[in-house]
Amino acid sequence: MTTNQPDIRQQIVEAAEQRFRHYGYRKTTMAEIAGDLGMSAANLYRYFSNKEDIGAACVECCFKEMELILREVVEKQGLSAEQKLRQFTLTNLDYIYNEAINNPKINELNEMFINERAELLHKKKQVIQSLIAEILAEGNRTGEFRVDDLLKTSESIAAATVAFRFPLFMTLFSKEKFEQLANDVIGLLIQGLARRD
Amino acid sequence: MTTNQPDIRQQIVEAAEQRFRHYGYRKTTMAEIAGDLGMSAANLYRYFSNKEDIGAACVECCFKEMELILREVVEKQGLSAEQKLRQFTLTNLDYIYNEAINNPKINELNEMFINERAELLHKKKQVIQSLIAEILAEGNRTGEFRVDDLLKTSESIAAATVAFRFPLFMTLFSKEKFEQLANDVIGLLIQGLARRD
DNA sequence: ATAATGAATATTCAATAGAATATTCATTAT
DNA sequence: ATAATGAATATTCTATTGAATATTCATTAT
Repeated sequence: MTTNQPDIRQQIVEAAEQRFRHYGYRKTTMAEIAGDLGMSAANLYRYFSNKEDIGAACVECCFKEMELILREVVEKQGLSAEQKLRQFTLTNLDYIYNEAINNPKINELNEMFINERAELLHKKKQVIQSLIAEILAEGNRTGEFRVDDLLKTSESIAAATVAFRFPLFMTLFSKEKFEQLANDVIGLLIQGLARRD
Repeated sequence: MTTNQPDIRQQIVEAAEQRFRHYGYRKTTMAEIAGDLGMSAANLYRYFSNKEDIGAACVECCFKEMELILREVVEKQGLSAEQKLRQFTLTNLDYIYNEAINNPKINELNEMFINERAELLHKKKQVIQSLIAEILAEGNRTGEFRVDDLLKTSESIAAATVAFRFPLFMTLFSKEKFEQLANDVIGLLIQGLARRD
């Protein structure tokens, strides 16, 4: 890996993703990925230092797609901060749920790399957290919320909603039940338990 | 498996747990478990229908131990409901964290069976939830909380604190950081985000 | 120079066979 | 009867080895 042409790197990731989606990570060979792009397997090593790194790049790429969709929610006009927080969580849940069903191979790839590479889990967490922070900041601006420590609070919300972002828990309930639960958790985070008089 | 002498069943589970703790589930043989109790391997099948069921019984047994410790917190005198909710979550986190470090083999056993047997995950969830419900009910009695739907709310709190009960996430932070985070999440659940005037 | 390759080497995968272990069962002991 | 066993059978691990694949590198192309 001596070069850095982002264009070719991106092409490689896309070709690999297609293969991974259909046949899975293990059943896909470097030769196949290279073949799809009309190059030799050896040449892939000019752009990635090994197959694992291509896998990890795919995982990041998949996550970026989800990030785009979530960002749309954050930037949507005409929603209150509370509505955004709800929709953010539900959109996230929906995406994970559908991905797990429609793209099991990609889902497996994701789980594989997230269990190995802590930095991926961390990066994901950071992005989610900063999107939540944006929603909170807006809530503060509109007077809906009164959050003093944005960073701390967004981290807490990210932690409290982690169940809705992890396939592992998806087996516990139906999607509808899960959506209900997500809604309830958001409600609690917004209103709290404490008595108000 | 034709008999039901709980005494011998319990002895088997305990002998198995010792073996599993030292050598792991796979490296432990039925003959060894039986040998430790001075019986033949064949005789184990009078009490359990197979090795997996012994493993599952161990997992349940481990969980019951944790349940006892958590129940102590719930029943402790002189703590407010809020304090109990905090201590409950922190005790839980602590227990999982230490278990993961001090008994990796048992931890592995737990993860193994929880990924396979949904009913174990479900049972665990139920117990946690009902303990939380007890805390909430007390909060209602003392006027600290005003929770109308105990079941729904305890389910929400269980979901919101799941990160502090799963070894997977333990890699993300140090124990101290995690405790801080747990504290913050509980704070949010109690106070909520919404502006109060 | 950078980009790419084919051939050489290192590593991983898959099939197999033999050993170890789980499970069953006919029989014995209490 | 229930409890337990040893021996028989079924299943699951564990090496092993050849094949497939990943990775390196010396060389060629641009």
